[in-house]
Amino acid sequence: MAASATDTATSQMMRAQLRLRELILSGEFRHGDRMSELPLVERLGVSRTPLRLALVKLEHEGLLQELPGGGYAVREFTIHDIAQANELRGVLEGTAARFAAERGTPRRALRPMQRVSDQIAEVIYRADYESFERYVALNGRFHAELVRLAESPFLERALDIVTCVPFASASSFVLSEAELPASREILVIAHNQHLALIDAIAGREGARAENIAREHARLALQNLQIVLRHRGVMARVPGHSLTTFDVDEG
Amino acid sequence: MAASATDTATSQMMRAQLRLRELILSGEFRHGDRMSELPLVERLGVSRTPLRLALVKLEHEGLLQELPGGGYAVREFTIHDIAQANELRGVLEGTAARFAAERGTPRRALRPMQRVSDQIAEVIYRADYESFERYVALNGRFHAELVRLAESPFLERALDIVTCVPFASASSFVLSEAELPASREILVIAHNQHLALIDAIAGREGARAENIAREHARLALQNLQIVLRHRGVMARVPGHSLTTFDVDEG
DNA sequence: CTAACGGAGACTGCATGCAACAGGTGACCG
DNA sequence: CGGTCACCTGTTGCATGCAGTCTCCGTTAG
Repeated sequence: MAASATDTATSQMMRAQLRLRELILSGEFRHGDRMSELPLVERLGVSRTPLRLALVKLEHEGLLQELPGGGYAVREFTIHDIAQANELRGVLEGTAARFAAERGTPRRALRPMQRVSDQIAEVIYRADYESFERYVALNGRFHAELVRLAESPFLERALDIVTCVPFASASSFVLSEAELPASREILVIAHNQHLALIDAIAGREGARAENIAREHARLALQNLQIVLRHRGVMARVPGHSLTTFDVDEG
Repeated sequence: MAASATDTATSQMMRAQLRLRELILSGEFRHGDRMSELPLVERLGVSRTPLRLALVKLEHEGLLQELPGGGYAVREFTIHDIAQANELRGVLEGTAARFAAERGTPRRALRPMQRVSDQIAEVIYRADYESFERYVALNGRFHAELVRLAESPFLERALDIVTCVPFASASSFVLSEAELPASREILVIAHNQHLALIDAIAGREGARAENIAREHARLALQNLQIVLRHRGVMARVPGHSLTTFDVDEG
């Protein structure tokens, strides 16, 4: 109960939403499973009312889908969905970068982003697992900073929808790759793109910033390809159980 | 109560959501107004439980914002928000067009879109109000068709968030412009862009399709500039009361 | 042996009661 | 006369009871 997401001082609905999302992505349920309320009430320790609100929110996020007869079920994610969600993330983050560049974000406002980037530079050359964890956190901060610079609440909202899709968030696979050889190279490439992104925004090069961010997002798909070849690693990726990778048909 | 959105045979929550959105956009509330539940219960004829669910959904959509002390208030939309939401719509519809083009959408699948476009061609040269109404409906169908072609549920979801912003939807101002001289020209331009869009998708020209759709969305912003110079017209645009057009500062 | 019908169980959607919290107002004290 | 404290009202968040509906299984008739 220390560093968990189960922080009190928040509403029951929030607790239910966070915990339920965590449960779903951790593979506790199979896709298509009905999310019956009463079992969840027992499990999450909240009443039906806030649980129901959380279900509505998760449905809106796209993790759940409404059933015809009422109620919700865990949504299924095909490789096609994931690819498009990830591409969409690139589009949105690219737009954020373009907005920031076109507005003429002053150097001063770019300082936090630069600082995160510097910290990333320190960890990508270490091979220990702790450094990977630290990278994930820093990478998340970098992307959050990018969205903040766009100053567009709707963009932020749209990104919320996309990034909760399993495998489509910024650093989905990094942790799982800690043991794979290709991982460090990818981190180096990603860091280089971060630097280019900062440079483009500072130079008010909107189109360049947009394209860099798009390409940057596609790294996650490259990672997916890599991880798919190592099923053992795959099993530890959050949300893997929600996906159907029918690669044989393609 | 005949052709209203208050169709029964749907859940109370749906009814509350639709009716409430309608109320908000019709200017029934000022931005910043607290959406107290009990008065709304009386007004909408639904109980607190489904009303509350509708509030959560509308907050997620962005029409409402959470208050620090709990509860919700009508969100305010600045000209800045609207411009960015509209630009974002262009980005997303552009992505939809690109997806459709890159996938190689067959001619046959483009047929419905083509048909809508043909119907639009018939109405844009008439000046009566009924034709404008018909145009709005057809234009909506055209854009819905475009999103359908993308076959990306998350893209659809992201667009839902953007298009519910007042003035950022595809044909926000058309009806209000029925009486303005510039209106017909804009319809002609829009129709031409529709044709180009179909051509680009059919020819698998992804980048072209994306750029056309982006520019196409910017027409709505041009419309906003025009309408802003005619306050009398402005007052009849749905959602106008939620906005603050402090143009003097810019 | 199969198919259809009836009943029971479960689940959801909805309504309402209760408690806690915030905000505002009035009275009292300095 | 001003400031502060206490009370009161309004509102939200939560819990739970109730009714409608859907499904599944068992039984019975053909």
